Amino acid sequence: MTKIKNMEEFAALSGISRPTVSKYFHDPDSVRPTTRARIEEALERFDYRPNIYAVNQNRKLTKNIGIVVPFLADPFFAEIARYLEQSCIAAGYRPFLFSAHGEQKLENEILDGLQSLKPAGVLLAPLGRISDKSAIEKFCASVPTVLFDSNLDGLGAAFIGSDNFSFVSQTVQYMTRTGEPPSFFEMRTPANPNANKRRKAYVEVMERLGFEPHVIKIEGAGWAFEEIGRQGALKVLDERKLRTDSVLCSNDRLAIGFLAACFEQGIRVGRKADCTLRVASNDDHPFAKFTCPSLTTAAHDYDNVAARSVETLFELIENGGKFEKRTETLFPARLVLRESA
Amino acid sequence: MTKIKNMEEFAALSGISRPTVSKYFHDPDSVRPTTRARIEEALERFDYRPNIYAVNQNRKLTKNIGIVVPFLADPFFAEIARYLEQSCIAAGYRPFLFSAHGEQKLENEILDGLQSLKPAGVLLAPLGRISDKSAIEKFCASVPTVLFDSNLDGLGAAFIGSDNFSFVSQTVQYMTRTGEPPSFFEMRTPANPNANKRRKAYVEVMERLGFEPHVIKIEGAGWAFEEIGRQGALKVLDERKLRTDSVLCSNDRLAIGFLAACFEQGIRVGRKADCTLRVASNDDHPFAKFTCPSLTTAAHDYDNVAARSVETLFELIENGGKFEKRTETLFPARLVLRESA
DNA sequence: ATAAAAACTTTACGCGCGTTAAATTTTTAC
DNA sequence: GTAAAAATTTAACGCGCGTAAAGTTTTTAT
Repeated sequence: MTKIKNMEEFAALSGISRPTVSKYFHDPDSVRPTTRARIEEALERFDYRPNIYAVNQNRKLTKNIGIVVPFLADPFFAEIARYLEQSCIAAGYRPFLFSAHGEQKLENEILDGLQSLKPAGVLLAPLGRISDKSAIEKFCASVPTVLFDSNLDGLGAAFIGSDNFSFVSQTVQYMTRTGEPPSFFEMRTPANPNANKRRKAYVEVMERLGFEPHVIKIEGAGWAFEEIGRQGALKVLDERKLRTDSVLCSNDRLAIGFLAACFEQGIRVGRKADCTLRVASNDDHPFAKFTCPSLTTAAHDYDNVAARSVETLFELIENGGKFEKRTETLFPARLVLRESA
Repeated sequence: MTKIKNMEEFAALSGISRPTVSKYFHDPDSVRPTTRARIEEALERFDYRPNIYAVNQNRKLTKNIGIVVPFLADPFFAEIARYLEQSCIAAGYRPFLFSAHGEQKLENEILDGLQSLKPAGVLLAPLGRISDKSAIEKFCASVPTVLFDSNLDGLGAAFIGSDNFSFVSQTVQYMTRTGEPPSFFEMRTPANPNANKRRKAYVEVMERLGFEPHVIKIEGAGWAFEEIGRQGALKVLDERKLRTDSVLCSNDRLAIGFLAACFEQGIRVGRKADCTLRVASNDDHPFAKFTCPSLTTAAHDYDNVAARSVETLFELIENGGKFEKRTETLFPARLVLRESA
């Protein structure tokens, strides 16, 4: 089998002129069926593919799409990334996945490197509070970007995420309806803006229902939420700071730590008769089904968030990288009843 | 601020000739300190960066490195990917992360796409049993590749992973020493070759210790190990197939499911007096600390596996992409005692 | 069958940068 | 201070492909 060096050579071997072959690779449907057949036949025999560097050198718009998440070791983001990747591939794009691993510096470096990739667009779930807003703003100015999961005011051409109010309102109402109104368990300085929205929603819903809100703030920084939740829970349990027999955690990863702490302390969690505590949470983390007891939680509408994110990005790209108006799309949560509350 | 279009323009603005600027970007130390200073000064003022597509078009070897894992939603791989990425960046390379998401088709497509990226090298953790061996072989022939985590006989220039015998031997010996010898709990058709090595190691160690091995094989396909483990455990517990009060799971994700099933059935797991079952496992999954009870397991030497993998890849690259002899490096496990056994 | 439309071929230039050779300048060494 | 060495400049070509213009062939429509 001859080793093909470039399109010139391949064109010769396939008996088609190079410009037509070039056209074919840009869009196979743009050439006559017979020509297409001849090219594809040659393609089978010779295994040639255009040099992507030469291809992208001229085009100002590549077929690359950047996907940036704040913390890939969180299976939530891994799952959503998977969906986003697949959608991009299905649409004929090339996704490149990056994780900021919880660090601002890395997030900036990723955006920096992404620019030279000249992507057609970027799907960005920012770190949140610790994001370098001005760096992101600069980036968004030069690359069509859709934010998802975590909103930063005014940044990006659009935002797609989950409706935090819907999450908390459902969990609070459920717990109240079936028992005591819950306390709210969260980190004092949460990394993610969703956390703040959830606290506010909790307070609002509680007041609306005529109950006094009770927010428990625990210490801890970084992205090791499970351990932070566990330590916080141990402290809270030890100091008997729980005013109610039901707790709503800001997110599932904290709840996983909370449940571990309860188990260690021999506290039975759940809605059965012999249980002394009920714990619910938000997110429907992939592992929430396997906690002990399994975690009652409000589930993200993964599919819709992911699908709408890519849809929006494609619209943005087709629209030349600009929308007239920045839109924010929020999907409601779905309550998932399990054993913990 | 003027918008710089190309190196020509930037060179003019910095007062240095283009070939010298080009040289600088290839290696900043290859130019005189005074020239370097002038370039870097201009760099501050004008924010120019070479067009990577034009740069890579000529070079047969880019600074790209591909990292391919079988299943990124498994935090184990997310963690190791993080380490690999950082090492690559530190060494001046550009890592690109891909996940096969458990699918052979995707793995092949990734390798396909990777080839056109012309990476300097690739770190590949293959799917294992369901990998397309011939596709990987073809890929390795044209791209310097180091396999890690999951070995495929003879493929890639080297393999770095964990010593499965060390894992199982430590867990079996520990359980035997402190109680009954364990049964071995695994999937009937495991996706990963490590699983087979672990079973063999289990049998060997048990026989060496003078005990009769007892392997429990459960049904289930795919990468949803937790659910497979849970279902399998429920079945095993229901049918009372457990011959001993101690169980060694092939891997932590199965164990997570196993523990969830035990909890559901009200079976107390651990080494305390009131416990009827002990469960240990292998991997030290990031969540193993938060299971209920926390999971006794044999930990991968993450750091060494990751560090040696990149080291080996860099050696391979410097060596022109070929080693005289394929090497296999295995790191032993470290027993992590927690509450479950 | 014939004209118009569509697709293709030929030719040629440009993209941004790597790289080389020869000429020139700067630095180093004694 | 001078010669040799090292670095830089100038000029020019090539990489693989996109793309445009002009001419030719094939297809479509009547």
